[in-house]
Amino acid sequence: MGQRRLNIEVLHACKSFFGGLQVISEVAGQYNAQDLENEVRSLWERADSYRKVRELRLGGKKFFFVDGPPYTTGRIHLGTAWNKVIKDAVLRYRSMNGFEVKDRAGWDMHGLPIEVKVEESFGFRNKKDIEAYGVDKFIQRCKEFALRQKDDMTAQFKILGAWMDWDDPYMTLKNEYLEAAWWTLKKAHEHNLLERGSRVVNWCPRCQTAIADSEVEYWDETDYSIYVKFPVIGEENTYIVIWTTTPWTIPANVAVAVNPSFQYSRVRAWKDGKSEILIMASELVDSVLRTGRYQDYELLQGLSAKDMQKLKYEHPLLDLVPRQKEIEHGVYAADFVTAENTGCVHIAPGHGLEDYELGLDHHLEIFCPVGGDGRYTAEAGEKYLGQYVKEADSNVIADLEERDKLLAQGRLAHRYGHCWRCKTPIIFIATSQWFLRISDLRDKMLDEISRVTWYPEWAGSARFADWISNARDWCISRQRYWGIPLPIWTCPDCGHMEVIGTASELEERSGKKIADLHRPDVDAIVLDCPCGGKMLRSPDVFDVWFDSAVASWATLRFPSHVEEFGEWWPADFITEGHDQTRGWFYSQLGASMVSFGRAPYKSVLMHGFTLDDQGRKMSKSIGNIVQPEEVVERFGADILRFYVLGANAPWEDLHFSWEAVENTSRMINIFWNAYRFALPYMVLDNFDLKRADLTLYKSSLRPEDRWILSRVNSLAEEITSQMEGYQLHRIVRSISDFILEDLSRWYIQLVRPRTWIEQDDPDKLAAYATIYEVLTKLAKLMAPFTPFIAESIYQNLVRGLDENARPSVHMCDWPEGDRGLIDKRLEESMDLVREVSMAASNARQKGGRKLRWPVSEIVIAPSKEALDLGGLEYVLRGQTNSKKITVLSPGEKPRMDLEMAPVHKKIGPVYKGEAKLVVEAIAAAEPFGVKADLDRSGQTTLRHLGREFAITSEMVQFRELPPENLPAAEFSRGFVYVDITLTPEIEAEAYAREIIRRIQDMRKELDLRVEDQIRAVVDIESKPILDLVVQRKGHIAGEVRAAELEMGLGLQIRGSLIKDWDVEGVCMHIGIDRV
RNA sequence: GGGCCCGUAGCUUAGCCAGGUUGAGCGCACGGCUGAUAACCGUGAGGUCACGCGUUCAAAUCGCGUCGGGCCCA
Repeated sequence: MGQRRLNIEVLHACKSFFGGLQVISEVAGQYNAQDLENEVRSLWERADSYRKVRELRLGGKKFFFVDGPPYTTGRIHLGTAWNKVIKDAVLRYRSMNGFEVKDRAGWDMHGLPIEVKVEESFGFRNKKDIEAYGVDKFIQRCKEFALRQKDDMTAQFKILGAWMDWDDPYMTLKNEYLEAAWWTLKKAHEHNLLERGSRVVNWCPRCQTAIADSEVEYWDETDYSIYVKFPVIGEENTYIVIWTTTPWTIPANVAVAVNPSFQYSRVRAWKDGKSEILIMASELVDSVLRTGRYQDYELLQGLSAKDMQKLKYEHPLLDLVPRQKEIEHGVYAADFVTAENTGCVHIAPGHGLEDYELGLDHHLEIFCPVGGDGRYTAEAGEKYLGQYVKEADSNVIADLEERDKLLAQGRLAHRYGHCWRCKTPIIFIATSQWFLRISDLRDKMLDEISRVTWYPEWAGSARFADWISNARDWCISRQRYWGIPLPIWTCPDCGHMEVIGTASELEERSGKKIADLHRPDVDAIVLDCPCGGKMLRSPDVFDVWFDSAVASWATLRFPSHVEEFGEWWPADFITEGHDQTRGWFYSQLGASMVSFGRAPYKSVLMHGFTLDDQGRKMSKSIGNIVQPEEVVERFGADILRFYVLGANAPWEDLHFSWEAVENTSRMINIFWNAYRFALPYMVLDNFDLKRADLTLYKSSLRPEDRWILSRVNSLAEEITSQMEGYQLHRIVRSISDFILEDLSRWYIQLVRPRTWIEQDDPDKLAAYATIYEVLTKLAKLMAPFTPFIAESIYQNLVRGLDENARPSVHMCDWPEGDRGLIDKRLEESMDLVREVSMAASNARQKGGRKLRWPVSEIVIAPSKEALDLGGLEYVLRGQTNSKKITVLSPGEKPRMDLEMAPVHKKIGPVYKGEAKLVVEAIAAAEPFGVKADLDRSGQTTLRHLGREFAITSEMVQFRELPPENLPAAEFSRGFVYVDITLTPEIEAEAYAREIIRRIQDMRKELDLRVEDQIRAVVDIESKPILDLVVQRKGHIAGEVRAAELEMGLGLQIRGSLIKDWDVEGVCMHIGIDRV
């Protein structure tokens, strides 16, 4: 215990050495996050704290949290770190509030990203390579890859102190999880929401699969922009003009769309002496002809949209695409046609969403001469067969030009979609896919989300509602390998279809048992069809978004465990970033509506993105990525947590700033210093459990003790109510303010002298007990947010004294604010005292009197309301280092200096030649006396050089001035004046303090312990100062713990440390020695 | 083009839902403190609260519009 600087590890060892005696320990001088967090982590591991905390709350009210599963990329980033920190803070808080929390961590492990990674590792370029390698082996690689990544990421999350069930997470690749998806699809089928449909989908020609809208990434790309002439049948030299940016879709053109409300024109246009007749929207004629470099034109006829619809035209590449000869090409009305380009829209139902829908409406041929590899099929004709569509653009253009069907061509930058994974430009092609008919459920979904509590409110009512209003059917099939196989079996003979809901059902139905439900084993299973034929599995896998969509029941092991589902579902709380509006918030809702007809969550906190300090996305190409572990290494997990929680409101984007992290670190360091401040004294005084009992000191508590107790309980109330609305940033702010303002800058300053009292004074013990109570309560309040430092403090203060206390701070009950200890009036009074104190130090600065020098009086002059310091006057006296506090009545001012000036204009006429003397007399007179006389009788008599002069009120004018020795400063309720007049006593005290301060500094330099005694010699090179200070020799000796103290003039200085000091211009030589 | 969010000091931001003198931290300058001390405190300079119009006795805050940024969609 004698060691002053001990690291925590040693301290824990010390405790057992003391046997039954329970003591608290001093702690390391500097806050060292690395050591502290490592120590706490190993404590948690040794004691299996996480399990114990969860066990403690078994049987409590249930809190069902569902972890939005991060994709197993292998590395967490700042955003995922923030996400888990929010989750952890909420879970710890709920647990402390007595809830039994469900907290299975989750992992999203299927899908293209991993397939692509594995493909890359083998140098595969397409699906053929995978098939050649063997689907079973490929799946195995994907699985291993995902599991390895999961383990890496688990370790990274643990570093952050995120407490979830990491030992038993839900994994989308587990059979039990696959079953949850199967079961859900079966439900969809039962509810008639599953359908096989030919539809135009986003297609990645490299991955050769459909991809969801949410998997399409848009950015600007330069494409062709062409105007094409479609020859009108039965009219010589007449063309409908269309425009497109995808020339490769022209071979698939089957129609033209026009807007039913537009006017169209037939014009004769001239170029280079030749003319032709063109048809387009009237208001666009000028711009189209300009683009086509026509020299002149003549309007022949106006056409209504109705007229337009009577036109038939011939495909411009009729000779190249044989199928086109069989297709009739007409004009149709469509609202989506805008007044841009030509007002006539090229329709290829096989290559566009709107085109497709228009095609369905009018029973047009869904012509799609492009295969899954993005190359033209034989249907496109011999010339195009095998060409990759994006590369075919220029060929199509050349062919059009050759046939004189090209009106103009150019280039255009526009947003184009790309595969989110491999960045290949997507194409639209018509394929046969499986769909969930989500669009049927739109209204019900809107209804459901209005019942969900959203943080912030607009995340649901505005953002999510908007997304749902545009909900389209969900294409759930993918033509890939690493995913949940669709449990759909169909009979190629009769078309009979069955959806299998569980593994056992499949076993029953097929008589075969398979260990792993993934491809390719499941592909081999063939079912008997009632028609006598054989049913085959639809070879697709699920869209990976469907995996996580079923998380809320899969995490409860439903459908294999029905009971748990009944007890827990739906989720009480989920939280994810705002990108999940179209992602997990949505996919979960969709799947849940299909299965259960209701939302799978009761409340949702939508959080922001992590951007760099300029508000830009973190990306490899900009090089602005910040790794969470880098922050942890430099500052610690608690600092990272506190920073991300407090940087801004959770639902706003976080602009990461190292500087702000450093600030957070500084704040926590101050907290650490505040925590360790009293420990050495408490240790010296054998502070123990008995003495920690605050109720023993009721009568000894000072007002400032009651104040800080009130404050910490108010803080508890604040945090509790802020937590209700997940105002995490405000919680961090409240805690920081308490630590900095109330605890460090104020209470500890006030309490400091009491810790120096040597004997067992109740005043000191009350201070200890107060500090103890505040720190232990604060540790609990901070536990959800900074779990490591909270645990460390709890272990030392609480467990250090009482081995029967709960083993971890995280097992403690959440401290509600104790109303009985909250005294708002006292808090207000203290606010006032602090304000006055600050104003006083401001005034001191103006008057050039530093705090170490006492002042005789502080005068508070309130401007309006009377001030009541509420018994805290002595606090103010102490903090302002003043002898006396005077509070004036409202409006009253302290006695001002009075400046009296002669009014020459009035004196001259009366005294003529003697006026000069009168002016001198006035200058010499005492203004207060003169003013008193004049106020009383309107006149007075001044004596000067033996003469007497009668003075009237009008001969002088007065001006009030603040006296030089009374500098003032303003505060919210008036002015504060500080009387800095020096007296011998004040000077004596001031110099004594100067000397004490120097000797303390030297003690520090010698690294003496608090209780060490010294021998000191002080030589003062000024007799008057020496005389002043000598009277206070005993006081000085006591303050610096000097067994011997010599003070004098011309003394010989000795000691192990000797220093010369300049104290306010006086030279002092001081030597000290340890006794 | 549409939906949602954001724009406050050089930087990071609080305040906005519930209208009533814009508050902090960093940085800068000056001063102070000193057994929490490789810390800490005070003072000062620094704001058209993006811009415009409106509602109101009163707008950073509410409404409409414009500009800029983010997310999502078309």
